[in-house]
Amino acid sequence: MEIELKIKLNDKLYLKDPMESELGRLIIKEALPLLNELGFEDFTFKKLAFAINTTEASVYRYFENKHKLLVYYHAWYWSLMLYRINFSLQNITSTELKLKRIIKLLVNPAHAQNNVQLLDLYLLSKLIIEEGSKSFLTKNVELENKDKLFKPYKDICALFSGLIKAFNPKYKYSHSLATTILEVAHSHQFHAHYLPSLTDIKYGDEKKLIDFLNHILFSSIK
Amino acid sequence: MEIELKIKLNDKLYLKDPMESELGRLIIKEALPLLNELGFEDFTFKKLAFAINTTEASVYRYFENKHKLLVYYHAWYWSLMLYRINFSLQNITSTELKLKRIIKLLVNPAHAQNNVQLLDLYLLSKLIIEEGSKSFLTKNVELENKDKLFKPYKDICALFSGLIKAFNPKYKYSHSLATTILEVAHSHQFHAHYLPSLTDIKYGDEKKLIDFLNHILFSSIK
DNA sequence: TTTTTTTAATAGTATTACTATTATTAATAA
DNA sequence: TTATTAATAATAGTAATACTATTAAAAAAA
Repeated sequence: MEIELKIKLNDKLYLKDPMESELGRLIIKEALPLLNELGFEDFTFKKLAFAINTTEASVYRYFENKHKLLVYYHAWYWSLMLYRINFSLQNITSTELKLKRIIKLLVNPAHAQNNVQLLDLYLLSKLIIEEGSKSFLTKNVELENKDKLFKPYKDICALFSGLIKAFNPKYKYSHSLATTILEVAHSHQFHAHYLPSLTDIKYGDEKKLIDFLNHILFSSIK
Repeated sequence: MEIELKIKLNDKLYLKDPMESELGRLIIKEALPLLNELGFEDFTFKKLAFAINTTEASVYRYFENKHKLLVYYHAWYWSLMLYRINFSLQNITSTELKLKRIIKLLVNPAHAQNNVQLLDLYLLSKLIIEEGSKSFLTKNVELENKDKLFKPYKDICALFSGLIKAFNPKYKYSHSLATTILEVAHSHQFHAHYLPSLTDIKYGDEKKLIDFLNHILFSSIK
């Protein structure tokens, strides 16, 4: 017997659920490396269609536009992260240890189980690090937020924030600090790679980034 | 006698210096409210040209594309910020006070002197908060970084980092922490406005944001 | 087997992101 | 002052992008 992890995503992310058809799954599978290769700006549905031997119009039947496709990956990534966080927190009682575990997962999501379902987790995490914030940095934030498209990300923030509160009930900035940790975990991987003078962390030095995140977190709440 | 503050920007930001002609200055002046109104994605040179009664091709004589125009504003913003930081730090000897002053300026750049030159500082700061990170979140980061297009931002990071080192010479993460403060100063204004559940700071509550930034900074380095 | 429904391809359009060329204006030299 | 040259901007395009309406084919249901 095989157990398959299936993530159910908000149906406002797509026009037609890509998980429910062969072509849909092919789109999800092949758009990821193409997005990584070309970057969000140069990526088009036409190029994707060519890569998977279908037509542009067929891709448009699944996703309203490429922005929605990015938000889809964003939701997927953070949903998976939440699942893995919950998994990794099983049977741990120490709040401090829980917080540390989450930080480790945030920095190194591809560790342990490598490929989940049809997606390469390394590519997914790379995409979210490099393009993820474009999911909400648009004039549609408010509308898309109302449609709960960012719920997975916000759920993780809420979980983290709750643990901070549990660690130090008097702490005033639990949500802000949680978001800060989430953001910095990604932005400093980007900086380390492309704008190294902005950080002390060397590209690929996950240990040091984890140390830095633990340090700003626990300096603040202890 | 009047003293005019003129910021000299890296000439790789443009094809033809917009400050050197009437049309160029008009482009810089009117693109700012239009970018804010439409957002970066929906903004086009054609719409801008229409707004200032010229042609698309004329705009293209000044800027290679709209991305370079955004990077131009980015460089302008951080150059101006650096100037104002240096100004505001005059005659202050306490490193702690210096750091606090910078944080105040980062959160509230439009305070005190309102309109600088032909640009509305409120709109400029809003643009950089909402679209600024798109300046470097592209496949061209490395090339544009080589051309020193992000130098003003990196200079501020270096200045801040130096003050952290002065405050606590043993501190290992001065660059990372400096960048973190810079990023959070902006991102949490965005969150407060559009994704309020991600932060404890209410939109417009600059005092609280300043307090949070001071708190994570000094908890870490004290 | 026929009908209905689902799915995908064809063939478009309006807009975007540019560029080559021409016209106009301004500056300089004869 | 006029002619020449240089700087600047407008005209008129093109290729690519971001879609959509319609038709065709395949699958499912009656």
